[in-house]
Amino acid sequence: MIATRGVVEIFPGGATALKDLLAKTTRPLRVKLGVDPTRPDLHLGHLVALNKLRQFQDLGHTAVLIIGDFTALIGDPTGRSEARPRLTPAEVATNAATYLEQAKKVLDFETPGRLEVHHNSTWLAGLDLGKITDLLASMTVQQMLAKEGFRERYNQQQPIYLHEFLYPLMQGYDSVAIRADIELGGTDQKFNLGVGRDLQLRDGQIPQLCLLVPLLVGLDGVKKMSKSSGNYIGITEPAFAMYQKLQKVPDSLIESYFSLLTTIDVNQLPSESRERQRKLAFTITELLHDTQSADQAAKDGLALNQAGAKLATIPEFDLTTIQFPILITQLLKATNLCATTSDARRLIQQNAVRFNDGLVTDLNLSFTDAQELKEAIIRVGKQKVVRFI
RNA sequence: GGGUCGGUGCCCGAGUGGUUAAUGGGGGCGGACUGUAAAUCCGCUGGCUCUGCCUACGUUGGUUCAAAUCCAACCCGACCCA
Repeated sequence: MIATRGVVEIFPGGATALKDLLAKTTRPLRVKLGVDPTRPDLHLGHLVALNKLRQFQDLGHTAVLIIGDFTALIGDPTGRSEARPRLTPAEVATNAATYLEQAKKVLDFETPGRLEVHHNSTWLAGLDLGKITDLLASMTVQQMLAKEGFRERYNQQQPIYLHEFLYPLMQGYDSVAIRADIELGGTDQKFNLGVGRDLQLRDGQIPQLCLLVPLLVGLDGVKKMSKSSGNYIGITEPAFAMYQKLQKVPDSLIESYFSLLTTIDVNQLPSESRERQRKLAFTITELLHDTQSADQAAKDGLALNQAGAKLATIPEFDLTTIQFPILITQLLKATNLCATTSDARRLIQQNAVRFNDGLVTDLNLSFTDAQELKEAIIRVGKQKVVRFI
C-alpha cells in the first residue's frame, strides 16, 4: 500500500527497494518532505505528499518536514517559464507559520519522535563561498540545462538567472543536512531529489530513496493544481466553499482524487457519478474540517438550490461595516462579491445578481438602512453568496 | 563594453501620428443548456460619484492641434561580438 497507492515512481530500485528498506531498518527512517512557503496557503495538491508522509509516520517513522524559508527566497525554477518573483523575508516568515498550522490537519504532531520540523535557513543561510563553490562544482552547466524548465527557457530565449541554478543544489543539500533516508516529492521534483542523492553520496552518506507522488490535476482538469492557475482548493478554505468546489470535480478526475486524497477503496465507490462527487466532497471536507461542518456544508449545498432556505455556512456579512444609504453596485463591491463597481454593473446587466431570489435589474437600486438587508441573501452567479447579519 | 532586435491590457499577440479603452486568440466571468461539470451557443472582460469623467501601450522628458505610434535620455530582456 505505502509503496503503491499514490506513488508514481520510487528510485532507485522501485517498490521493492522501499519494501526492503522498511523491512530491514532497525531504527525509524527519516522521511523528508520539503515545502517552500512561497504562498500563504497549502492546497489539496500538497495533500498528496503530506498524506504519504503521514503513512510513514503511522508506520513508526520520522517525518522530517523542511520549511524552505531560504529556498523560497530563490524560487524553485521547476515548471516555470520565467523566474519567480523574489519574496521578501517577511512574506516568507508569515507563510511558513501558516504552513505549519495547515500541516497539523494531516500530520501527526502529537506522538513524540514522529515529527521534526526544520527551516532550511538554519544551515543554508550560513554557507560560505567555499562551501557554495563546492556545491556548484558537483554539477555541470550541461546537467543543469538538461533540466526541464531550464532547457525550455534556454531554447525560448527566456532569461535564466544564475542564482536559479543554486536551487536544486540547495534542496539537495537539505537532504545532507538532515540525513534523509527517504525523500518525498511530486513527479516534477525528480531532478531535485536526484541531486540530493548525489550530494549525500559526496558527503559519505547513504543516498536517500526517492519517492515521487503524482501531481494532482487541478479543477480545470488539465493543469496541475496550483494557486497561480486558480484551479485549486485551499486546505484552510471554509467548509462550504470546499464542499462546493469538490462536488463538481470533473468526472475524469474523480478517481484520482479519491485515490490520492482519501483512503477509500476506489473499487467501492458509488456507481452514480453525482454520488461519487458528493462522497468525495464530504470525505475531504470532513478530513480538513470535521464531520459536523461537512454535514452542514452538504445540507447547505442542497438548500442553496432551493429558495429561501436558511444557510448556516454561507458566508455572513456584518451590516455594521456598511455606510447607508448604499447603491447596489457599492454593496456588491463592499461584500467582495464583485471586484469593482464596474464589475458589479456588468454582472447586473448580465442577469447574474439575485437579491433574496429576485433578479436585480436596476443599477440604481439602493438601500437606505440596515433593516432592509437584515438576513437578506445576495447571490452573484452560481457560486458567490453572502448573507447579511 | 560594442552591435542587432525587442518591451502593448491577466497571458500571448496585432497595431507604426487622428472613429484607439486599443483587432484577434487564450484564460477568466456571466447567461442559456445539462447531471454539478465537460461540450455547445450568446454576452462580458481598466476604473469611477457612469448617457459623462479619469487612467493606460517599459520609465522620464520632448515634438505636434493630436502620439502606443515621431524624437531624446534612461531602465530591462534576447541574440551575436568582445
